[in-house]
Amino acid sequence: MAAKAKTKGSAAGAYHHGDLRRALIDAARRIVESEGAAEVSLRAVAREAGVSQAAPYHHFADKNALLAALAANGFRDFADAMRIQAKGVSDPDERLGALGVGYVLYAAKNAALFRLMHGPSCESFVASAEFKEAADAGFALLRDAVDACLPKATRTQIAHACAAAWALVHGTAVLYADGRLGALLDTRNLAATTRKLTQLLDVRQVLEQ
Amino acid sequence: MAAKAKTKGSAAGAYHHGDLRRALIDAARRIVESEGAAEVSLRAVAREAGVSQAAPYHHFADKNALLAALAANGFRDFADAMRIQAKGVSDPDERLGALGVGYVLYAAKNAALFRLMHGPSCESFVASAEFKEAADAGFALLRDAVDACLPKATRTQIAHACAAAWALVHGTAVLYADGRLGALLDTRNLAATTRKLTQLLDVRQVLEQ
DNA sequence: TGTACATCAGTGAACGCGCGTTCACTGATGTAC
DNA sequence: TGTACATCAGTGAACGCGCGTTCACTGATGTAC
Repeated sequence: MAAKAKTKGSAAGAYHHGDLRRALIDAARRIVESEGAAEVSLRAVAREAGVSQAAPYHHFADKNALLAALAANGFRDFADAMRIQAKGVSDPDERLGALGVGYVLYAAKNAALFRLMHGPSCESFVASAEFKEAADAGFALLRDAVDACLPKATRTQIAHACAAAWALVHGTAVLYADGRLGALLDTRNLAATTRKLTQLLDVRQVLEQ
Repeated sequence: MAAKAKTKGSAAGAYHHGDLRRALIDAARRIVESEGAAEVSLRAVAREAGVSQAAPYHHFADKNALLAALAANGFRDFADAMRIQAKGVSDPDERLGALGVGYVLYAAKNAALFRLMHGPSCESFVASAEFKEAADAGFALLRDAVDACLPKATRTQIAHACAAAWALVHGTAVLYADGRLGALLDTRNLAATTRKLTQLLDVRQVLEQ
């Protein structure tokens, strides 16, 4: 649909845009990354997309809906990034490590968006199905990997191992994005650093608890 | 100074407040916790403190300065909370665990403030000496505890162990505050849960790297 | 102890701004006949 | 193939709002004499 319309819409000065919804999300993303989440206003997004300030209302009910779509989009990209990082890695421990690296690298490369995805502005649309589904996909990757590492563990043990792995990797991502990790150690090779940190976590220890 | 002036100032309808600076920070804190960081405007803070909207300018250069003071204040309380949690615990591992629990419990009890302390609004005043000092104090507690656990480690190894401990505990705090940890496992006894998660981290493993 | 005065910490009105959202509109598109 | 028309996706002007900040002011405080 979008592509078809785009053939006409992409011409300069075209009245109809073709895929404004997508363009607005992209514009919002650009603003988030370059100016910070606080600067994302519906008007600024419209401006960035080269469209009148009322135009977004034909594609989103309100500002929140745009943010929700942006965040959901981010979560999809995020899960993709993790999948790509772990592609072809079948050894359970290696796979868990690779997913962690994907997690942190994505957050590092898209710091402001990552923040928005987990920020308080999200609380209002956590309920939205699109958002929830996208947000859960990334976590499911982690959970399955932890699962594979602990074939004999109970449900509760898996949950704990999962939580620890998630927290470690999430904390690393957040602290790096805030510049605090960089103040503590050399993060020029962030993937290697992440790997070192995650190696300190012994997920199998959960079997002793 | 404050207390002296307060004797008069605390009378209802007093023209001079006595310790408005402190009162404004408290008001801001109340708003952060009850309404969220987005609702903290200088005008709202003045309103909450029962004072005219121009009054804060006698105590803070601008909105940012108030936020910086609020965050610095938060970091001081935060370090205190950790200290109290670890008070009298001298066994290195136990102490590190206790500090972690203090870290997470504080973040859980003051979720919105904790978010603000690490939020993007802080980036603008990380340079401020008061803020930096307060923010570093909490971290120093962690570092010293890790240090005590690893008497034979190199500087780099300590840094890595520190980073991992910090990330794990920070991630736990953030994920809990976002309600995500609660969706994964039972967090009714948050201290116990935190303890379980941190026990999966083997800081001594860093000696093998 | 009393008084003049400088200083401090408030007040209230006003400024300009960007925001979210609504509205009546209009140009472009696609479909029924 | 051509035309009338419904629908869709834009426009631009306007609304009311709360915000950060400034200003001239005034009441309270404390100090010098």
